[in-house]
Amino acid sequence: MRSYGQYCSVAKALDVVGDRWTLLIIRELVLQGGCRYTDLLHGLPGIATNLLAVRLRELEDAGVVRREAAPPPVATTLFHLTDAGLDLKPVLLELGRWGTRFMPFPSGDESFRSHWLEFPVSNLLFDSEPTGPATEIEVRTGHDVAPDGAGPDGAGPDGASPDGAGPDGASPDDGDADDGDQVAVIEMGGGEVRSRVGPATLPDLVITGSPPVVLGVLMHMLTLPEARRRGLRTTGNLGALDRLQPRPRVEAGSTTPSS
Amino acid sequence: MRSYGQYCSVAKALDVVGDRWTLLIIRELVLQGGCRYTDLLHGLPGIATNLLAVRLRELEDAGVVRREAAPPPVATTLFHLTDAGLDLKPVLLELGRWGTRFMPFPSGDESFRSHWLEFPVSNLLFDSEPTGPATEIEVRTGHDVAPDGAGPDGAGPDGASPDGAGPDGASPDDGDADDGDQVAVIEMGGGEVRSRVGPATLPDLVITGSPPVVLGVLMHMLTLPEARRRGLRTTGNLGALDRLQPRPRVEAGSTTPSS
DNA sequence: CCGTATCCGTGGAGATACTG
DNA sequence: CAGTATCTCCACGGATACGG
Repeated sequence: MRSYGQYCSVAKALDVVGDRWTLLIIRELVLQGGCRYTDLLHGLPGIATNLLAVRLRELEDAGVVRREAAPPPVATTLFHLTDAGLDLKPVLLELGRWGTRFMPFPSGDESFRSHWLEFPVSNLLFDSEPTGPATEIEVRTGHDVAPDGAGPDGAGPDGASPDGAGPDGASPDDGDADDGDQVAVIEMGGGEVRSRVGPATLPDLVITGSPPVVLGVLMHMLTLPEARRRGLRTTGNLGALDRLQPRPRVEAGSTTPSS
Repeated sequence: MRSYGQYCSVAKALDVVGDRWTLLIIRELVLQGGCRYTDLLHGLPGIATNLLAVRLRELEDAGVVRREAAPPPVATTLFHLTDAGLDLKPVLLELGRWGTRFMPFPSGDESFRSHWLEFPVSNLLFDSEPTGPATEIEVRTGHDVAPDGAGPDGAGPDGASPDGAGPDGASPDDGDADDGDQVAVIEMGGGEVRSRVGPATLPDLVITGSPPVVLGVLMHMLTLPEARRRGLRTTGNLGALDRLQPRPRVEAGSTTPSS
């Protein structure tokens, strides 16, 4: 990136990570840890492969990314964040917090990867019942945000929702050519809220819908009836949703430290 | 900016503020409050005027910036941040904190504006003697970072010149073509550390030097003798410097709340 | 199959001149 | 003072071809 030529720490930071795609590459490495080149491509839908290669080299030169020759079994190179790279996590968290305000308004033609849930879940939610039993919510979404907000309904017509009004059938490419819907799990227990990719072993609740609807419900930006109207389907104990609550902003750094 | 097309809050945020210059424009508005167009141009050395106009319009459309017709006395338009824009301050603080690691290595051809001091000073320092008397440090720097790190005074080869250039008065008078050196004040008192642009009324200490040297001393990244070797000049009570201490990182948000 | 390099069309970035 | 207009050129995005 062309340097801003300003002796200011914000400008200096942007000289390194202000380029297009750069912070999203770092997002992937923060969320996923060591990544193969192809993992990054998959987690960054829309990026051109040459750009990814160029950015990785630039970040390596800047000391943000480390390239590691993988051990024999995998025999491929893995990309890791250096300590300096990991220090960017607070930047991503603040950006994500700020960007959440735009989530209720998807453009209708956006990609989604279930591991992106980790940011809003662990950064913006907390367990309002920290001493309660360990609980799992399985989340099923499609790979893309459907224009009309319909979720990936391949699920059976059962579920807690009164059928009818909800998912008006025509999800654009239901017969996906790719590997089908994405599954992630939100785990509550011990006062923590985490998320991970993959199916739950014994989910207390399964929610299925388009990414905006699912996220809207999780973040309490959408009421359940409203979400159902937009295609949400649920199976299991809805109390798990109430346990998740939006976390109030923790002020830190900008003002006076408390003595 | 071309949207990333990803349903992720970080990507959404970058859709709005990820463009080149955008976050620096917001930096100016955070630091200076309401700005005239020309104030912004001056605080953003290197930006093209058309880009500034375009960005301001985009930010206005995004609801980050508000354009206000000024009252009769000034009769000009002022640019303000909206509440959504002010919410970006934590992002800037984290970026600035991360970028601080690059400050010891100026490229040697960079612009400097004294109001940029506010970020490192209020975000990264604290008053180790909060009950002490109110104290002012006057900071004098040039507009640019000299390649060799010499101060704005034309750099007499000696170090700690006991010469008569006192706090009150004689502008260092380098042969600068522009409006002379910049003066800012760092104020300690009541447990707070702040900075503002302009001369001090009764400074306890005056430090003069190039921006990297001055910042190096303030942040304790440079020892005093080392700083003097690089052109720092001081007049007054050096104890004021010891009162300023780097603030340890306040963890917030990324991990479990401390219950 | 994974990672990189090359080619090309488009659009944004940057410098400058100009206007209400 | 507050922008707009115009021009050039590089960077980006996209496709595709190449090397391990």
